[in-house]
Amino acid sequence: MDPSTAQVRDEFIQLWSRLGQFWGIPAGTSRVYAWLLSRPDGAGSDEIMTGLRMSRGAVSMACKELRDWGLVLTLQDPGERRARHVVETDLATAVRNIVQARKRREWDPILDGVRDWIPRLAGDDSRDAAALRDRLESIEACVGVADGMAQRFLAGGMLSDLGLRTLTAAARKRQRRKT
Amino acid sequence: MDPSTAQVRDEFIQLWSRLGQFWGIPAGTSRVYAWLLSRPDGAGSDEIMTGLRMSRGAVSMACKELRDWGLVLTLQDPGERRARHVVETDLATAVRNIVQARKRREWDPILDGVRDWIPRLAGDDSRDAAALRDRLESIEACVGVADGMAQRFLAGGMLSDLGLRTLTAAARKRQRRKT
DNA sequence: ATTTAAGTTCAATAAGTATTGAAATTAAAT
DNA sequence: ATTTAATTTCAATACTTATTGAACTTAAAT
Repeated sequence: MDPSTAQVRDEFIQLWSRLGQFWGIPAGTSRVYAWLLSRPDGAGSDEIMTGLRMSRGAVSMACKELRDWGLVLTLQDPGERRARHVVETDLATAVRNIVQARKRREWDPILDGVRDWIPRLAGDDSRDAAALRDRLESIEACVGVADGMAQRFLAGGMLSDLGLRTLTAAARKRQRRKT
Repeated sequence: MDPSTAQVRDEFIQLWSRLGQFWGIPAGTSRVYAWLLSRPDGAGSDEIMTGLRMSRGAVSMACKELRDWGLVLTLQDPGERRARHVVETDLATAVRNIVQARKRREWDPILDGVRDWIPRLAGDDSRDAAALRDRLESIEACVGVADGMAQRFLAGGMLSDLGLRTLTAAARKRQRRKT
């Protein structure tokens, strides 16, 4: 590989894993993802191991995590022993997967909790209870709006809604170039 | 405090700190934030210490972090020795602060990186370089759209744009009740 | 000016996570 | 059926990150 390309790839991997930590993503997982993004046709576990100098187990774990997020597909080519890990290249799908996973893990428990708690505060007319109730109501409203947006998005119509035409246009351009 | 209210508060604090971890927020910081949300007029450091059984240092750190996010204000009442930590109750402001902080920490470095890297790949016409370039371009488009949305939001007009009328209506309702 | 009551910082330590490496599992090839 | 190659799992370990507690700083009260 052209050394300057390799340099770009390395910087990209490093930034990507640093930013991943803000989202609670383990460094190794982000590194595998960034490294796979730099490969045209995905890679087998061994290549990832040597490419990133990680143990077999760590690679296996990272790929499992990425599969859970819907960002990587692990394909078994027929008549082929080793699996190929490839990134989900359709960006709209990748974003949808992330939104869906985060919604399930993060917002749904809040909404469930808040809707359970607010009625339980009804009997208490102290200032403390009133403050807590008010703020739980704010959270419910806020998360409820986010949830509605997420659901509309997941239902499929939102890319264009939000001016993501730019994005889909770029994807089409890329597609044309490929053919 | 009504024991059932205290129970709700404790469950809330626990869930909030668990979810905060998904966002890379230290458990102690989330706990302090949730606890402050349950207080009508904020609290001094000592109250937080005893309320959450944390050390003075940990409370100081957590409050500093929350200040950095713009979620808590630490007020010095005149002629008063101890500071009062109060939550930013205007939800629109709180959300704006979070968006702004995350944009600065997370998206801006990506955009900077990508815009630096893509030209540096121009000289290399290998398949690998092409794959990396394509995917960096996708990321640029995607983050660029998000960035545009964030900037519009920060400029102030977006609450209504996105159907957050629900939210602002709830805030107004709360405001009326208070007066 | 001194004392006292807070708040902040930071080195040491505790707690929590990720990574390793080896054992167990799965499945293709002979 | 046995061997071989690859993957997954998991207990032990390494590493990272948060918390503590004591020293330091700041500022109000006497």
